[in-house]
Amino acid sequence: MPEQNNSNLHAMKVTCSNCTLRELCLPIGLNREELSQLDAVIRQSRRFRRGDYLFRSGEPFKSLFAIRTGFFKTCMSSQDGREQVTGFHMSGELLGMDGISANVHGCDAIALEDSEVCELPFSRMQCLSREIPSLQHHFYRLMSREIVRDQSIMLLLGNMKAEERLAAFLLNVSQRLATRGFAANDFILRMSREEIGSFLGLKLETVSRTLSKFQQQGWITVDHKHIQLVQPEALKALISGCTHAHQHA
Amino acid sequence: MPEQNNSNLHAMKVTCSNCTLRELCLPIGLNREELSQLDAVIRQSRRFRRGDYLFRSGEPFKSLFAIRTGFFKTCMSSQDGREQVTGFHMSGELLGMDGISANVHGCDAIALEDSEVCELPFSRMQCLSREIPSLQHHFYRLMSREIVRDQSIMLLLGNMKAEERLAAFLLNVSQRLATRGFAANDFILRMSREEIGSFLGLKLETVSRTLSKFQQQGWITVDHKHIQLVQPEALKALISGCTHAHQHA
DNA sequence: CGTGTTCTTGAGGTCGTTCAAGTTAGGTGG
DNA sequence: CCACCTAACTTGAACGACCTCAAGAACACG
Repeated sequence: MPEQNNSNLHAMKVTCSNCTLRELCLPIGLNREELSQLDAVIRQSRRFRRGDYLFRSGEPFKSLFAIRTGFFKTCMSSQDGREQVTGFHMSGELLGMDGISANVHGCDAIALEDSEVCELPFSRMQCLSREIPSLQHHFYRLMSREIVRDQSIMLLLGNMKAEERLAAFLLNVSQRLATRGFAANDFILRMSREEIGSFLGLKLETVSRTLSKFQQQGWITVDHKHIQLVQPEALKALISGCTHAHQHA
Repeated sequence: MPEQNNSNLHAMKVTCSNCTLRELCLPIGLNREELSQLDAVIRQSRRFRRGDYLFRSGEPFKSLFAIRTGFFKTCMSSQDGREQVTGFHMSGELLGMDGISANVHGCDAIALEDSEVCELPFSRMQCLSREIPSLQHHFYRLMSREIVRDQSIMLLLGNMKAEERLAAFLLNVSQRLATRGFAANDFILRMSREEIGSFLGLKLETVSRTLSKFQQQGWITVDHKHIQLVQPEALKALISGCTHAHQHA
């Protein structure tokens, strides 16, 4: 089994200035000069295979990572060893922001499919963001967005029932895929039932049962990891109109 | 009922340079010059009575707020109106960071006791942080810390049982009070059972029952809002040694 | 001293978990 | 190609943790 040498792939010229994810990942309105400054700081994309660690909890924090292509999960584990998936991450998203506070990564980031990632050395980005105000603001916004995201997950974990959690999850995936130009109502889940459960604070059996229930209702079709949203409105109603659903169920 | 005019209090000169919370709230190692720049930007402290809103979800975001004295809760509500307490906040902590992403406050912040707050106009802080690198880094660190905090709450909500949640909560409060020079094992809770429950994803009855259980075990004493941690180690064991506790319970 | 709010405690019900068995998909080697 | 194997998933049944509903107690406030 010879080791593959994809030197032609690694030589591929990847820069921010020609990156298709610019709108997702960078502030709008950077000029040529500023873009080339960025290109100088950002390390060309690295490839990861399914199962590879992008970083591990406890490793020294040096860089943020922007996902160019692929799919990641982040996991935290508590003192006593219990693990929890804290997020699923798609192209254009930034990983590692939790490492800034203690200069140590606070979670594991693991590729759920073959992926490509740009490395943003944090201290150099910090310097650059002093020169480019819109970049500084963009970073604050990204971190703030992460806070908002985490808090809405807290709301989900604290208040919602299993069906509502799953509905919210499916709609969230759907919406993020749509943002990236993929089909909103027909997609392949990249993660296992167990990982979904861990993320949603449920057991894998409950995830499975609930997906089956949705299918029986005719709201979705489930074929292993292939999901189709047949009646996304029904899922939305589950979340926003819980009081209703609760009454007549 | 005449309106009190505490002009002497309001006239009190409150500046970062003479603030006792400097270590909690500001980066270390600022020089005189930099401190006076800060003082120029930060609005003198404002007072809030128990129940007052510091800001409301949906209001335009303009400033971050640093708690000088007092105690706040932050609440989010979902589309359908369900509320959840997303955090309790003590002196030296910064509120409003979730508003940066969308320029709109994403939660309510409500005083749980009479409090005093400094206002940090965000855009001016942004400018200042460009001139003072350690300030910029400090803000990144604070936001990162908030992300870490939120994720550990996600872990709590996703994985832990009622007893473990409550134990973690009590130890967290205790530790933060200790940081501020208060007694770690003898304190008054500022929030109701319902608010604790909302924060921990439990009903108020469960909070009450679990506190009683802890008291029966001799781990704590509960007298309404007055809590004493008699055996904090027992609570710690509950969290870190759950596998153990689980086996012999 | 009465009123309303917060808290405690009990009893019964529900949702999600646990445990267990069975199914399917994908990979490996004969 | 098929038999085999493992991992991931599905489904059922019983249990348990937490919730719901309800009543009573303790306290705060006027």
